[in-house]
Amino acid sequence: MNNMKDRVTIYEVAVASGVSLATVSRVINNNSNVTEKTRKKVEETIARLGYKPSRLAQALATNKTTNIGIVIPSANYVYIANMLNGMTDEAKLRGYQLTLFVTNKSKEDALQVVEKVITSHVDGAIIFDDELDHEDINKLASYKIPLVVINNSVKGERLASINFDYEKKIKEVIQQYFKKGSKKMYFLHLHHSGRLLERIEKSFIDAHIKAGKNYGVFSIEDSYRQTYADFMEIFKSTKSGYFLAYRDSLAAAVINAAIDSGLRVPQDVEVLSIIGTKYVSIIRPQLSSLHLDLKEVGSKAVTMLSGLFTDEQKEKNLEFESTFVKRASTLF
Amino acid sequence: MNNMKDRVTIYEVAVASGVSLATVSRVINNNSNVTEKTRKKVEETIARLGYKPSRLAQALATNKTTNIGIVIPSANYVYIANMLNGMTDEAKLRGYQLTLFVTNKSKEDALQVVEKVITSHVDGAIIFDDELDHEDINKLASYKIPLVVINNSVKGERLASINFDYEKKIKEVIQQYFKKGSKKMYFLHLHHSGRLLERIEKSFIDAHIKAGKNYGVFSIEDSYRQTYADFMEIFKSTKSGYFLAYRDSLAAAVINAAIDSGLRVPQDVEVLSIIGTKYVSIIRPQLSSLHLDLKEVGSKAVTMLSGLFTDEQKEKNLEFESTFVKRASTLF
DNA sequence: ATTTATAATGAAAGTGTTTTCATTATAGGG
DNA sequence: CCCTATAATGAAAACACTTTCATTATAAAT
Repeated sequence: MNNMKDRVTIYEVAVASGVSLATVSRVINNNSNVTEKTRKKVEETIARLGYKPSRLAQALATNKTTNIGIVIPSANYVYIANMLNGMTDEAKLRGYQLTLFVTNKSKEDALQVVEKVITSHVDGAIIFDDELDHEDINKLASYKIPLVVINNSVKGERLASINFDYEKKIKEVIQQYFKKGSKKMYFLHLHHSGRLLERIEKSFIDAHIKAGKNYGVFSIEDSYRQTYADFMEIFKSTKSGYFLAYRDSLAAAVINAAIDSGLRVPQDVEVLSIIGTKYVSIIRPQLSSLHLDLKEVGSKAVTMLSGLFTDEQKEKNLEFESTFVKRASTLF
Repeated sequence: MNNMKDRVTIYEVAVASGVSLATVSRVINNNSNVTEKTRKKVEETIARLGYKPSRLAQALATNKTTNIGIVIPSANYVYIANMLNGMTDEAKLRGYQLTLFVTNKSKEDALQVVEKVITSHVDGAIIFDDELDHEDINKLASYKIPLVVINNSVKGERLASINFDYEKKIKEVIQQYFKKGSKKMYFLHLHHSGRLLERIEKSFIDAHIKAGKNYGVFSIEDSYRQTYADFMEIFKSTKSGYFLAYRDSLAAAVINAAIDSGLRVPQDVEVLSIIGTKYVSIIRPQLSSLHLDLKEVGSKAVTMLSGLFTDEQKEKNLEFESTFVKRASTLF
């Protein structure tokens, strides 16, 4: 490899085309105050030298990095991957780079992440992580970092929020079920549960209390394998029920355990997956779920953040509506 | 919100603690050439003022960003999410940030991505994307960007590679099958297929030719829904076969279509998923697959890249061995 | 106490841009 | 053809750090 290029700087371009740094900078940034003739000349030498402006230096000079931070618990959840997908698309469209900050569901890591987001000079951040509480978010906000916060009711300057209507929708689903169904409902509480799940659980319990109905809660681990094992036990005694699971994989664990225990789905055991991903229709019987277009959420989050940059953001708060999709894992 | 902080700079810290910029810089960077007394003093005012060094300015001055670029076709594939997971963990351990570059399986986007990686001043990049060809990778390399390239045989300075042994393993699986099984084998070729898949396909065909066996190839779209629909058609005439699918979701489409067509899995239809993710055991019957620890791949990729930074990288090339895991979707 | 070696500090240049402001060139109007 | 308004250009400061090199302070050795 002998064609190793040392990064060519704006200075070299200026010299090579016999103009000043300022002029080169102007043509890079499409500033109109430059003659067509010199523009051509400069552009030609830019092409010839293979000059590419350093985004680092630009960022330092303009205080804009075109980087946005994405704070998530992990890249490994399918529903988060869906969101990321929407984000990367929209970000590409708008010329932003995405840099990832994962908290690993640990409060300690979350604090580190807050520091890193601050020192990273991102232009803004999207936060979809229950590990960050109001204090953390306010800290970020106090550094004037525009924020889009998902499923966490924080308010403030240059801070937009997106919320899912799962709580409301779960209540509706339950109330509908009370009219037609008769099984006892169980909520699958995660050991390491987040605010959203807790709010959904509260909603679940409220609906039951209000209707004077009996309900159950199982506290499980966020793992298919463990949940499957747990339910193989549970189904030795419990022979029917309507189970609300947070994720596809957990719902699938219940379904598979039920079937492997000789129970019928949905006749004996009904299962609802709250956050449905594409696996709802791959798993058999197909999973009834609350459908929400996560990709759209991701893309919308980037759009809103972009709006915060320019202050042209009108809707500071967006609620995404989920729809109940009945498939084969529930009767109604 | 009245506690809006304007970013405090190293200069203010210097003035406030009565020392020079250089000294403050030294304490930030744990340079030993500073008295315990002044260090304490400076650290105290850093804490008091809430000073955080600007990574941007540091990057410009040191020519190190602590950012590494991740080039992938999309964040939305489960196996890529798995890898990302390993990368984020290892990156956090080593103090790197990950910035995402997605090509969306488009050559045009891939060219853009190459430009962006160059101008982004990442310290290095990990490339797991068939859209980038040798030329693209050499271009990146020519800008002296250390690279870890996954499943793409490129060689060069500061360029390490990771390869999966799928080709070899598929050949073995097929040869084993010839000994015991009797079904005709079909390869599921993706319309928009990448180099890795093509190499696997070649391996599949070679094994058949060598053994003088008959085989089939179906060209499908990379979509569960479409593949399911296609196979509902196919199974009207084809009543048995051994199908090799690239992903879980595609394999599941074949299985579900087979079952919905009244065929038995694995008695009539056998299915092997090449890139197995956690869904192999959720789908029923459970999918036989080639298992590879993608998370480990991700973490190893970061480790190797980090090694390239310091030249202490010995193994420039790493082959990951997959293991055939027989589950319920195949007979052997 | 004096010299010498060494450790701690500071001044200033360097990193690659943008941007303001002053200056020079150009075009239009008389 | 000259004057003026405006457009094009350049010089230099700013962005927030690191790092080299020179200088000063400190400790060890005599």
